[in-house]
Amino acid sequence: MATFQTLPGFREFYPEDLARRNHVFRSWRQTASRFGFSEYDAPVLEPLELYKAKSGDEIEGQLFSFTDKGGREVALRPEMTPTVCRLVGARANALKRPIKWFSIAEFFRYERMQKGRGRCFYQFNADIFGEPGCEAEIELIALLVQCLCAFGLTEQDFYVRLSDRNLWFYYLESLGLDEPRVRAMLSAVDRHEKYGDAAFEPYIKEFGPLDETVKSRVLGFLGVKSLAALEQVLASQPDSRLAARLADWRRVLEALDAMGLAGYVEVDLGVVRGLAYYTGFVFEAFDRKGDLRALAGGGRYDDLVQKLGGPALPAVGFAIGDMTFSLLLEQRGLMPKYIDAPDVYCVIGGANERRAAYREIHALRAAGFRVDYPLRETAFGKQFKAAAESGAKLALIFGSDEVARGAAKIRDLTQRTETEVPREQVVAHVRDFFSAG
RNA sequence: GCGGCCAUAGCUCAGUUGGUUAGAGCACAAGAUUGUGGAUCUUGGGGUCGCGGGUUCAAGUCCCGUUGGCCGCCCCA
Repeated sequence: MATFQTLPGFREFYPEDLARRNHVFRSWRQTASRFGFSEYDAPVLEPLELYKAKSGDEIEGQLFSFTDKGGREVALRPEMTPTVCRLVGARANALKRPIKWFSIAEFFRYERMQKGRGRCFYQFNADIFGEPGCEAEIELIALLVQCLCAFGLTEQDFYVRLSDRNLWFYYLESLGLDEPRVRAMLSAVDRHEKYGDAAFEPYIKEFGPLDETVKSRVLGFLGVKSLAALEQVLASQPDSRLAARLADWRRVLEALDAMGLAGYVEVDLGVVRGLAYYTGFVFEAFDRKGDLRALAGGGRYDDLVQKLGGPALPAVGFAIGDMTFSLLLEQRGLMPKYIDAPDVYCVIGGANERRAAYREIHALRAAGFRVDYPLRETAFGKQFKAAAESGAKLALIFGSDEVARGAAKIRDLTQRTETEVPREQVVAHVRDFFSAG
């Protein structure tokens, strides 16, 4: 038994685990790149103040924070948003618009562990800066959906719930609530799904009994699950700001429908996300079966860049966490078995054949193929077994007969067929095999 | 920060009212096997029974503490 343990909530990645992680990251990276997003990275350790400025002093309890040897208060990053706001804010005037950035990075939160949540985790973050129009939301929601679909997940597996804090704000103001009451009410709306009417208790405690008309209006609004229902509720509420928001909603939903993504997106005003800094559309992705925590979440945060010391710059972003997402892939059987499989596994007779095989092994590797072979002399039966277990598509056989003829056999391990080719043609044959798919 | 359950081999677990030298399957390794597939058989390596203390003639087993894990609450950027 090892004397030292990993710190609670931290993870170690043995090769198989890292292969799975890399598989996920590779796909996210490729998808983001196809959507025209550029990758960035930044320090893991940041001034504690960066997070306090965004989230308030209470946040410190959830951080890995300490004082460094220079007396600086620092924290391991618990999220990317403040960091990316600083990066963008610092060069806002020099960056080409639109600013479409993404990152894949590790984060740390001092929290109790639970299913799908640890003290360290990775997130894919994607953000668009400088675009006030809802085309930014369209682009990001499409990216979010494709980041999940790229693994074979479908609309049977997950969906994105779309809501709008602006709409809520305007609606509650039209009901006569002032800003402190609106904020308290949004908090109640956020908790209503879980606690029912008990979610209003904090509001009642702070502001007194809840007007029944207001309550029924809020419950009605909270139950809106479609554009048609939204239009109907707002029809009785003439307000120019609400009408403008409704036009944005139509644009977003029409665009996503045009992309063929309508089946992934559901209007759901019951989602508001607790975070006070969101200023417009907010969205969260969930497992359809619903036994996992949220897969991803995001929204518009138009004031945050300025609040963190940058220029006024509208922004929208979302993040996907690796833990819940990997759980979902495993549950759906979508995590491939062979990720690090070689293309070619060599079967080698004896010392003489090994000397001959080295040339082709290296030539294939130099040509870009993943090639493996046994380091020690091993019985043929075992080598074929090892070849099959490795997940290789081809076995390259160097027996004494073949080597004597200046040839090698290429065995298709799936079809169980073999062809003998002159050794100088091995690379070309392997290339043909893989380019033919 | 709070509550419930749990801890025996790399993994999944068995282990009798407390009783001799702690077991199985899987995995790993060697052989059967000197040229063709995830098989079979044989054999092998692997354990401070999480850690510390207590009760006892005797503790993997009972008690206390501690550390870690799972699940839930709070929180979830």
